[in-house]
Amino acid sequence: MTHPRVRFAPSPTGELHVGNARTALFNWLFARRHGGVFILRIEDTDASRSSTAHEVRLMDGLRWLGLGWDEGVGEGGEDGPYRQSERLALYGDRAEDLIRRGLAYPCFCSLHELEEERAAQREAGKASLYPGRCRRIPKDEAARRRAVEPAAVRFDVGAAAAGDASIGFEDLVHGEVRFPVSQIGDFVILRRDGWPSYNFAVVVDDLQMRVTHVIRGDDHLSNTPRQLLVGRGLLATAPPRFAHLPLIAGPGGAPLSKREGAASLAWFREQGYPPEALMNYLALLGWSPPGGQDLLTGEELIAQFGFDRVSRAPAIFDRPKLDALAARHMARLPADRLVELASGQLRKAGILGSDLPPGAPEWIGRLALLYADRLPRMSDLPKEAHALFDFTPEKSLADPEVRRALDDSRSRGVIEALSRRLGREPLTAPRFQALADEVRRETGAKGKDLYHPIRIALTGAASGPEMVKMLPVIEEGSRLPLPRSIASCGERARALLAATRGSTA
RNA sequence: GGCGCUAUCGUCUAGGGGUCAGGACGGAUGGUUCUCAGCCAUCAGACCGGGGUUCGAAUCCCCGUAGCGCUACCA
Repeated sequence: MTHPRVRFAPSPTGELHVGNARTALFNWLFARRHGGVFILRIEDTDASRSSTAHEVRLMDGLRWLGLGWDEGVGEGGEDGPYRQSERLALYGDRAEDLIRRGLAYPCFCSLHELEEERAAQREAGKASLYPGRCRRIPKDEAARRRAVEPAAVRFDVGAAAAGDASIGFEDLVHGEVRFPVSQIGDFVILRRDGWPSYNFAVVVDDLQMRVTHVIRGDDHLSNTPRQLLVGRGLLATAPPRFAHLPLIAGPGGAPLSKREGAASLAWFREQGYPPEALMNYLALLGWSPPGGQDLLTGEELIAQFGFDRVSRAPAIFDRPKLDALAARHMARLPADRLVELASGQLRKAGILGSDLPPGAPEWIGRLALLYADRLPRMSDLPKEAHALFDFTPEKSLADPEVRRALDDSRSRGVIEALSRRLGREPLTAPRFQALADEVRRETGAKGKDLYHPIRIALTGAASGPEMVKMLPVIEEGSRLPLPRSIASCGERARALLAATRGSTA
């Protein structure tokens, strides 16, 4: 394949949806795989629903996912402008060409009239198609009327089909697909207000931008014959190849609703998911790698991507699977990325302020690393690491397991022995191991009997990361000037013992 | 209504005339580390229904059913 040109062409009418993101991803993968060009075009011909705010968010979302584009809005390129609202003159010119060549005609029918006809046809059990009334108006009369009457422009499907009974094409995913021409009515290419309709603008643009492969959702499969016909009318020498991707559905197979917050990419970003995890998971929705492994980096996806392994059946977006993948990505993230993700979420949780004290980034990195392998998203960090941030004797004592440990004389002995040894000196990993060893010799407790009381006393929880890793992080944190200070291990043990003194045997 | 696309474990999927129908997530069980997680091992779990073609169909064809899409002067 020599330098394919592909495009992602969203409408800026809402957040970047996971379905659209997946379409963008497949375009990007294909372009990168084959050394091609990835174009971003904005289809804002529905002026009432489009907004530049959405456009900006769309582009942010793509960049966050790691999908950079080579040409298009924000990047420029020789085939621009890349916003359809800035290309109106081009569509107008092309439409006039078609009228001149007898492949399109002005239509004066009222919307009301059309509506009624559609209803009647449907009632009669027929396909609802434009009956072609205005097609029969003589050209000169049509031109006269057009000067004084508002008119849309319709495409003359029959003229473009030139006798063909059906339009077929070889889809890269579906194989041969064929539609009867009789099912396609003359559709509007230029609306009354002069703006182009989707099925027209797409073809004009893809042609002018020299797009070689149209990669989009299955919802456009039925539009393809219309666009192929327009392409013929526009005298395109070779139509692009098409690849229609299976749609992404929500739970139960229903369309992924925009109302579900999780349907927008922005939500995953806010939740602190690593973008590489989203990219990985999205790629697996409708495609499978030849090797069968599912944890893949962007580079690996690029190297392995191809339409031969794209499925035709719709895929259901499954959060648990994404989360499993995300946790594995999280565990492999370089330290600086971990710090970046974690800082944002800790700030949101009020644990960090807007500027970090010296040494904090390193500390956050070590903290995040404690939990990275179990977290699909960093927004879970404050909750997961509550042992660090939320320690009070009262809270610990509210846990029956903590109570039990303190009521048990052996466990209490362990905690007291440790407490006596916890002084000013920073508790590093080797020092903790040495102390644990001393406590073991003094109390005779070992293994679970030794570590469990310590864990419970110092973290207030029955489970968590390995203590030899976690306790030094607690200690370091206790010396950092944070908005909510963290109690040191010594303070923890002493406070807990003090709170229960006298109440236990 | 018309036209089109699709149909393998709960989910993502591999396979595509003869396979013990494979893997991953999730579930269950056991092992391991102070705990959880993780890791390792084991187990349960699927070819939408009906016809046809064939020695043989999950695989090819037809019909049905279901889901989804298009059928807009939305994209």
